[in-house]
Amino acid sequence: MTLRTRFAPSPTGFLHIGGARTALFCHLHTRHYGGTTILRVEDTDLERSKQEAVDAILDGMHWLGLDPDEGPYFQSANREKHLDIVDQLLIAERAYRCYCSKEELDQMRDEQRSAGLKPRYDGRCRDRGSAPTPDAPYVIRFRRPKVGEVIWQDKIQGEVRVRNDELDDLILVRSDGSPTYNLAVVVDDHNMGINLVIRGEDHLSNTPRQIQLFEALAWDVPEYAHMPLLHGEDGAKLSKRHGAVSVLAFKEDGFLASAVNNYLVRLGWSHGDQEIFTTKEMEELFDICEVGRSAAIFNSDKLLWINSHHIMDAQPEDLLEELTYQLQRIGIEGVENSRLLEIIPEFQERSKTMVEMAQKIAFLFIDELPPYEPNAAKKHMKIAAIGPLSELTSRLESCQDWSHDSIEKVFKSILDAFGIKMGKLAQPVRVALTGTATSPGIYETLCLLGRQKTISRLKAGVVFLEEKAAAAE
RNA sequence: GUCCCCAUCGUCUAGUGGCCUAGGACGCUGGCCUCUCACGCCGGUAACGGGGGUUCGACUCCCCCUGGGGACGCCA
Repeated sequence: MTLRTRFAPSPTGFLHIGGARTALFCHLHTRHYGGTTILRVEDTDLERSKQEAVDAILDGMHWLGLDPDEGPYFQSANREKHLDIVDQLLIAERAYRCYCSKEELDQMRDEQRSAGLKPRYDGRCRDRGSAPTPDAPYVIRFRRPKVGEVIWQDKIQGEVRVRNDELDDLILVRSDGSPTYNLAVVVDDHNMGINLVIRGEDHLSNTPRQIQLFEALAWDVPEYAHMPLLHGEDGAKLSKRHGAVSVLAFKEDGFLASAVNNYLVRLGWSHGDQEIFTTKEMEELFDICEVGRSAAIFNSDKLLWINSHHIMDAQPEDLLEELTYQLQRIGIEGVENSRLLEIIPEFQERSKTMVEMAQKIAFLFIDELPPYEPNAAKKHMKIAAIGPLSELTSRLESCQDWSHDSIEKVFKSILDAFGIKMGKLAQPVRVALTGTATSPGIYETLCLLGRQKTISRLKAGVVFLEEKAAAAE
């Protein structure tokens, strides 16, 4: 039997990191077993469903490389099918009309709570024959079995048992005639041939109810895997209040999709001591059955470290898109890919994020002189560097071949001529060229910057030093 | 409150009764490398929540406590 899994978000907001993890685990497990992933938007609550949210979820999944094989399907489109099933249940007396008002139910729950009981519907309309008044509003409830228990072998949680008397008669159809989530899920999972449901542990308590429904309809029950939740830094379930930001915010912040996936997959799952996984490796190795049962706390330091590794390990071509995106965000546009491809390798192991990379390479593209960082200038732009710097400038000007080796020879000749150490030369040069005290190797930096900009910035550096010397007198 | 789940370094985890004086990773930290930064390498820091059992022997099995989390909607 071919594996069919679904990711079923409700369109009430963007795809956050916890939802992304669920989608990822679905995707990975399904890929491992060669199955089919289905995206189904759970929009039975039309009031809270938003098209923008659907788009945001789709965008988030696409960025992470989690596009579904089928869908998106919209649960609201299946309304008639859901309601047909309820008719069947009504006829079979597995469902009944309940005329209780919300106030009545609230009061009932309050009483139960104060009596130390679990609040739940007490079934008072179960055997009510007729409507209190002909036009009384009603909901339709499922007539659950009262005895026995629901047992299933959860792929993560192991055997789970729930006594039927712990449950209550859930609502299938609202008083406005619309199907509820639990009904829609069961009908859709069945109709779509879903045979494995992977979802968050927060759905654990829905599962026995849904299994009861499957059984009442004499349908095959899918398998289940309830993932432990991802918690925020405060240890509580991720929510908008607990820093559950859109996954696309990670793109903004310069994270690579593969790194985000890699980070997420290690929360609850491991493969020996391996920390860094390519997407392909994850798809080959991951198995939902190996996921642990305890919740994990989101830790941005680890994500940053993983991101830096994915940047280092990437082919430069694979960084083009994200780098161009980040450059454009800081106002640098129109840089040729071929030029970027020369630059990227020098910055891969120096950038933890693509934002950082864009910032670090920005000095190469500005036409004006780079502003000197005060600390860098103070520490390295010493008056004593005037001689070496100006001599270097003129020797570079007459240097025929702007290559790493030729540039190195020129530098070495200056070192010999002045009897100074590399640090005394390279650092002032670095500040003059980049405005900062850090950059790739100095020869590489000159190569990337090019002859023209190098010479003019060095000259400006000499002027800067001369002015400084003049002011000191 | 009721029901359910979880419990190894601050964090992510390995560990499936003896290989554990508990391994790896992030973080923090000492050092090496070095033209800077980074990478890399070497070292350090730090954990089996508590109490009972079971056993020749428990991080590993059972029970209780404690702690954390989740669920209890005409939301999904």
